[in-house]
Order: sequence, then C-alpha cells, then structure tokens
Amino acid sequence: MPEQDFFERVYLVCRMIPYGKITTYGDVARAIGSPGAARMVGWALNKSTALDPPVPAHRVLNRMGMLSGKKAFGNPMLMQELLEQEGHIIKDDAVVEFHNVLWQPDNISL
DNA sequence: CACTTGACGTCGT
DNA sequence: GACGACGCCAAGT
Repeated sequence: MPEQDFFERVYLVCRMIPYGKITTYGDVARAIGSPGAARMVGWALNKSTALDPPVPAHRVLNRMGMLSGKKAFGNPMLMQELLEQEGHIIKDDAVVEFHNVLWQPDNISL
C-alpha cells in the first residue's frame, strides 16, 4: 500500500509490534521508507494517543531505549507502567536490556 | 506567510 | 569518543 499517508504507515507499523517487544523511531521510519524522519514518527505517535484503535506507542522508544515521549501519555508514569506491565524493567527512564527485546519490522508491504 | 519547535538519527568535527 | 550541525516533515505561533 504505497499510497498510505506517512502517519498511517507509522500507525500500521506500530500496531505490528508484538506484546512484550519494543522498537525504535528510526527503525519505524526506515521501515516506512523514510529513513531519517524519526522525528515525524514521534510526532505521529503523539497524535496517535487519541486514535481508535489505540496505537501501542509505549512500545516505541528512541535509539538508546529511553522513554522519550512519556510526557505525551497524559501521565508521564503511564508509559513506564505499561512497559513494566509487559514485563520490561525500567531504570532511569530507560528500558533495561531493551536491545534484548527489540523488535524490528519485517517485510512491510510498502 | 516565515520562523520555530518537536516522542530522533546520522554524519562531520 | 564527546559535541555540534543538518536533515527529516508537519504543525503551531
């Protein structure tokens, strides 16, 4: 589906993230065919909080595994709570061994 | 209508 | 290897 909006693609990829796994903005941006547009991924996810069905934005972190957008969840602690709820360990606003649970988008039909 | 900012990442110094 | 600058695209001011 090449003619999907940038935001739509972001939402699509994010909804592909399996339970208990996380991905990065850069990987998502690269997966949708716009490498380097990681900022837009975050912008799209910010707007996605009020979407239906909701997008698991808490599973998307930056390259260093930090909870960069926790502020956008209304309650900054909500993102951490959600991640912990999925079995992740959060320390200093970052997922411990996040690289271990990192999930990268497979062949996405662009 | 032009400039700044924003859930980031990569390249150059 | 730390720090700075640019790029990405959209939205807010």
